[in-house]
This record gives sequence, C-alpha cells and structure tokens, in this order.
Amino acid sequence: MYALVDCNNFFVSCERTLDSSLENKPVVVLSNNDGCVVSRSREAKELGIPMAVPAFKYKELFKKHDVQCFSAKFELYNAKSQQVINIAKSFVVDSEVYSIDELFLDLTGFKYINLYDYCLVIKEKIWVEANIPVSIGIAPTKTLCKVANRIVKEFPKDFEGVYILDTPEKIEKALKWLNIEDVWGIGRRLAIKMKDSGVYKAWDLLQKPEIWIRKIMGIHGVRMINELKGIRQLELDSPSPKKSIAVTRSFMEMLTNKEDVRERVETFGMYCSERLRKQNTCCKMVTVFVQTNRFRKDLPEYRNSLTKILPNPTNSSILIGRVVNELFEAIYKEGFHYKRAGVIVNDFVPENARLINLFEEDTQNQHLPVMKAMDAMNKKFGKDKVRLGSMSGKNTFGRSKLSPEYEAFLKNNTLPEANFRFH
DNA sequence: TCTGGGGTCCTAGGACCC
DNA sequence: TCTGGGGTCCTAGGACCC
Repeated sequence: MYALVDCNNFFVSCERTLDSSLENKPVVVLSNNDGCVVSRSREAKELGIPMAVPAFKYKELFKKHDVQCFSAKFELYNAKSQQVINIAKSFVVDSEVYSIDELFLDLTGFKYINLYDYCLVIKEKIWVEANIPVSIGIAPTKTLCKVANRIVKEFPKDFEGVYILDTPEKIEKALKWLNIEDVWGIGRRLAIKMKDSGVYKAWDLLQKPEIWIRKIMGIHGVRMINELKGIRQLELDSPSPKKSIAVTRSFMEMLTNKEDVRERVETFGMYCSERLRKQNTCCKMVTVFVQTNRFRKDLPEYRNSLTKILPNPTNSSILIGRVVNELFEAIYKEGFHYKRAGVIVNDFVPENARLINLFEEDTQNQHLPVMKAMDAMNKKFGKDKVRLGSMSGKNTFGRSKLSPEYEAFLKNNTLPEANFRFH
C-alpha cells in the first residue's frame, strides 16, 4: 500500500502558522501581483470562491465577508513544506515528494501494523510539530491514494483525516461517487470529451473499451484505468534532476519602453543561471519570450519566442545574459504594451562534463570562479546584493499584502533549500 | 483599472537519411 | 506521363499536474 500525505489548503495553513487568529476565518492567498486566488481556506471555499480566479472579480465578496487576503510568500511555504516532508519521511523507508504540499509514502512491509493508526500518528505529529493540518489517503495505487485523499477532505466529519481505500467493494463505491473531472490525470479538455461520451463518473470510464481509451487519452489512459482498478502502474519516483528551468513573470504594469523589458529578461536570465549553478549543471539551450496582455482585446496583441542552441554549454550569468540579449533583440517589436516575459533554459549537462566545441570560443571556465563567488556572497548577504550591471535589482511585480509577522519570520529563519519537484 | 508561475510528458508532422 | 519505403531525430503544440 501507498499513502498520500496532502496538506490542507497549504498556503493558507502556512499563513495560519504565523497568525493563529486566522483559524476558522475565510482566508485566501494570492499569486504574484496579487492577481489570482491560489489557495483558499475551507471557509473561503464555502463562500463560493473558486480556485485560480482573478482576485479583482471577488473584491466585493472579500469585503462583504471580511476575507483575509495575503500575497504569496514562497520562502515561508518552502520552509514549512520541508518541515512536513522531514516529519513524514521519518516514518517510512521509501517516499516520493510529489509537490510542495504532497508526498507519497511507501507502506509496503508494514504488514503487521495497523496502517490507519500509523497514519493517524503521522498526521498528529505533523500537526503538533509543524502546525500544518494534513489529510492522508491510503490505497494500493497512487491514483487511488488521490481518490482516498479526496474522500477524506470531502467528508471531514466521517474520518479523522485518514482514509483507507482497500477492498474492491470500497473502491467500486468510491469510483461510482467520484466525478470524472476529479480523477487524477483528467483535465478540463479531457473532462469535456468524457462527458460528451457519457462518462460522468470514474466508474463509467472503467466500462469503456480499452481501444476507445487509448484513442482518446493515449498511453496514460490505459495506465489510468489499471490504477483505478487497483493494479499498480506507477511506482514511487526517486528525485530526478530537473530538465528545464524557467523564470517568467507578469509585470504589474504594462511596459512600453524597450530598455525596461530588456532589463527584465536579462534579470530572468541571471536567475536561470544562478539556479543552474546551484545544481552544478550547464545548459545547451536558451529560450526567451515576450508577450502583451492577452486580456486586453482593445490593444494590439503580440507574442513571440525564440530559442538558441549554444555553441558551448554554460551556466555563466554573463554568457547567458549575452544570449538572452541577442534573442530579445530578435523578437522585441516596438509599439506594444508588454505584460509578461520569461527565460527558459534546458538541455542540461553536468558542469564538469561539458563537451567543448573546438571551433567556438569557450570562456565558461574563466567565468565560473567569479560566478561562484557571486553566489556565495548573495547567499551570505541576501538575494541580488551582488549582481550584474544590467540588473536593476528592482521587481516589477507586487506583493502588497505581506504582514509584519512575515518580516519577523524572514529575520529569524535561515531557510532550508527547497527540495521538491514539479510534474 | 485589476487575470500566476513552474514543471513534465506525449504526439504529430516535418526534415533528413539511406 | 510515370515518382518508394522505412527509419530517426527534432520541434511545436497540447495536455496534464500543483
């Protein structure tokens, strides 16, 4: 059996660890620029605030019900995440950190232990030590763990935060209850296709012929139905190196000055390089993109991106900065209101195993000591304290809803490295 | 007026090769 | 006039996740 430990309304729960008076109140956490709702407390959900909606559309409702809004504080969330992960991991031999607020535990080999009681203890310890409420779903496959977890959250009164989905009878009942759009791996597009074909519940999917599933969903459709039947298709993954790194931002205000946008993308390029150096890899490809505000239909729209394959792999801020600049020059067009831009690097090789092109200049090794020194100083004195001349060191995104408690948190905490992966 | 950010994987189609 | 077949690799786009 596997268990899935999932933090309840994670970002909101993190806010509550700083300010316990937020308990039992409607609370939401907002994305960059205080743009979208990215986490909601139970009370906020009950007010009918959907996930990922633009905050401005709900201003009235927030005011009317005194909903507490917070800007996202990823330093805090990463630190709390690490705490939860460490506690949960201490109970098992094998685990997989799935996202910032979820991890799978391998319960194989716990044959003579009551899994339900064991998970209750895990849940309790996380609550006492990290102050984060979690739900735990136990099942023979990862996909069913997700289902079990949903059941816990949907019926909080019936279970004490833990549910085991093990017998065929329980599984059948659960799948007849679970809406198709709530199955792990069914997104918006697939949900529409499913409903067009009369598939409304997870159970309906199991009645469809494999040929049909293969056609509509491709290879993971087949895996998915097996997982739902309790036949294990997905193992726990061990942490794997990243395959791409992206730094992208929406700007608080639209930018019309070329140099302003250039400064932004160059900064994003430096952040990418920093993160490459942190994992001791170099990249072979760099992509830059810029785009206007897709919601402003009254303004001319433009979006473009360009990728360059580097002659030699690098993680030097200077070399990557040059490429970013070159790509930016090629795609930037005057006369538009830019709202978003980003830099993506991929195709990585280890720093110490670069294959060098004989016919191209390679200054990576000259840059590396300077770069590492810069990283060390920034680690000691704070982000962006030492930077390249092309960076302004200013943000063009806003976080207006920070709290005094947070300033205190930042002062008092040496933050652990983030240690989770995205899928 | 105001609409996030960072990932992975799969597939179809084109380019190219023999 | 008539114009093969099979394989690989790369890329862009679409789907999904949190």
